[in-house]
Amino acid sequence: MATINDIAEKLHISNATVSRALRSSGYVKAELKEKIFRTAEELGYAPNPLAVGLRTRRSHGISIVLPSMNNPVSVELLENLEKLADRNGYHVMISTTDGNIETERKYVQLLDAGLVDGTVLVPGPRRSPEEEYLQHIRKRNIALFNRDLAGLSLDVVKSDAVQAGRLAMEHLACRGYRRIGMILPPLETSLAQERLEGCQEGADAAGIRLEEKWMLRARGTTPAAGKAAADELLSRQSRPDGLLVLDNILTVGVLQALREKNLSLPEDLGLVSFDDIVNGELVGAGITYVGQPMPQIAEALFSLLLLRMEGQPGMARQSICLPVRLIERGSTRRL
Amino acid sequence: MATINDIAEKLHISNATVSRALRSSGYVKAELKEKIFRTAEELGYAPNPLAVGLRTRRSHGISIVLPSMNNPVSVELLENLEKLADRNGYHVMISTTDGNIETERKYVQLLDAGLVDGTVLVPGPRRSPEEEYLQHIRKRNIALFNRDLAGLSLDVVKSDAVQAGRLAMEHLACRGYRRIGMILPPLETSLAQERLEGCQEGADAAGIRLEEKWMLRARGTTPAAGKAAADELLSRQSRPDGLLVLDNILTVGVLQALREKNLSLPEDLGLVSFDDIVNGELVGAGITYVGQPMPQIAEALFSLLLLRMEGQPGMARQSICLPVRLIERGSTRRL
DNA sequence: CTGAAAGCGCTAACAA
DNA sequence: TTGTTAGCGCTTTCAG
Repeated sequence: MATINDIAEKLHISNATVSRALRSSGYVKAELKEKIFRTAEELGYAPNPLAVGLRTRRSHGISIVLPSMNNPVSVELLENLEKLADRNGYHVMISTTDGNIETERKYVQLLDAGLVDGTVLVPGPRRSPEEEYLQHIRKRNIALFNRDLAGLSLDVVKSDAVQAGRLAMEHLACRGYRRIGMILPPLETSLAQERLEGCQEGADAAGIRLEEKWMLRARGTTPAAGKAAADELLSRQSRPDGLLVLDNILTVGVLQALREKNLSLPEDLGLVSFDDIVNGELVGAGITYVGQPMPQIAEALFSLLLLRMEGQPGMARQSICLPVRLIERGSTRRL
Repeated sequence: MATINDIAEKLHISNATVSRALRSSGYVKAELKEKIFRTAEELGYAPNPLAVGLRTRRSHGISIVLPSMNNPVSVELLENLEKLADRNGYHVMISTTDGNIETERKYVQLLDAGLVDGTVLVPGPRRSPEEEYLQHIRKRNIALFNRDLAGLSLDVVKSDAVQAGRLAMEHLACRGYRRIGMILPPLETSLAQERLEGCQEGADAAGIRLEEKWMLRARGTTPAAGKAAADELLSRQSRPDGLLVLDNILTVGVLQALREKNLSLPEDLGLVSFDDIVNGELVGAGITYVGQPMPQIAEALFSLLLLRMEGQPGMARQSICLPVRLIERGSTRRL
């Protein structure tokens, strides 16, 4: 590749002048400037991002670090962030951690290493506070999605998980469901806990008593785990008439279970999923769900990052919470 | 961040020695080496990838450039590649082009700029040969997925699209379907063309005549386009009894159309999709499809790239074609 | 308005 | 076995 030195040499000028011209920083005579641009074109010049980055300490890259991409929500996040990044002159690095905190740390550290200028992080579950490596990351250009990590002073953008729980429960309640069952993910994340909290609030408000025996905790966040939980719940003699599934990946498994047992929605059971499943409108009569505003979430995450990367330093930590919406489809009965 | 110079200074040795020790290249006394590692640890040293890259011309990054992520096949590709990359010490940059060739060029050029060492490219449609920028890319560490770009001498990994067509058609034929309809994507890519070719072969072999009137070209590769095409096809007085949908995104739209028209699979129509749709097993009686071996494809793509990036130069261009499989679910009738 | 020079952090000849 | 030196490509004072 041609370098600015090649251009300088060819034009018998100094590389400093070339640099100034190409970046329109500092003075350089219009005439010369044009000549420089022409030869740059001729030689097929493109700046070396590594050199620029080394010198300026800005890489114009962001990274997205998340547990996995097997969730449509993650993919949507990714898609939206990528578009925003591109539009703002940033490229994006992506890394999946599979819930492994060591991997997570490895990639978040690339921030300090200078490979990227900012990071959108969806933290995996923490087993103990000691594992928390984030406090040792110097560069604080990190925005978290949907997880609150206490006392870390990082920007957070989340959707209102408590509201989501309330909405879902209210919906079941006002559709006449009274015996409510729940399939829960492992409650390791604040997200899951808040959803549950919201459900409880909603139940209280509607005068519904949630039976412990109908609240099943899945062993993991996989379709298989969801199916296992649903299998158990649905093989009981006494069954709920409405079901809340607090994680869309679990929902997939629950639907498999229902299909095997020849139960249909909403005839045999009402169901509300937290987050949509892909093609949810095509499954049975359509899956009713509480959905997050992913484009807005991505926008908020990126703006915060951008402020940290390009704005004033010392900006106070921000926490943004966006409202969710219940999308009614056919898995709950109509009024 | 601490640098090797900080370590060198603290230990009153030269940075070269530190470098050698840390990278275990060249000689350095075991004792000293250990001391170096200890202080590196103490100081929280991490190498600056930009500096390393600038010096060595190796970034240890690959990029994945594709039209979009709204296809589960793309996402699977991404997931698999990311795992392979991580396992081999590479990080991955992702960019979606939205079919825009300028964007595509911009990101592929990062190869020459040195930001990444290799690129997996899913080219968008080309309107004319003049737009073909790829010949001007100097660094040939590019592996294409499922698109053959003639005369470019780039590695290609594809699944056998012709076989896919044959399999799908044979399946319909041997299930007794005779009046075969097809929903086609715009035939801008070799992939679509080869699938169609395979269908024709399969039809010939089975003694089925494909009626032009039942072959509809969708205007785009979106669910909406698929729905529109299906709407038109299915509102005819004379209808096919078996339907081949040559693109899974179109399949989603076709299924919407069927649902609106209250047609069910396989009672009213047999359907085979090219590539699965997400949660395809949950839609109706399940969607029968011809699927690509994405993990193997990703592996092949990454190995080729790795050979180019780390192996001997001058390796001849490779073209790998992997077999597809038909997965029978419920959208075609059983024997 | 332009150039000389220093240096970002690291590696790699070469010398000692 | 270690150090010296040069330089990857670029930006940025500082002088002129």
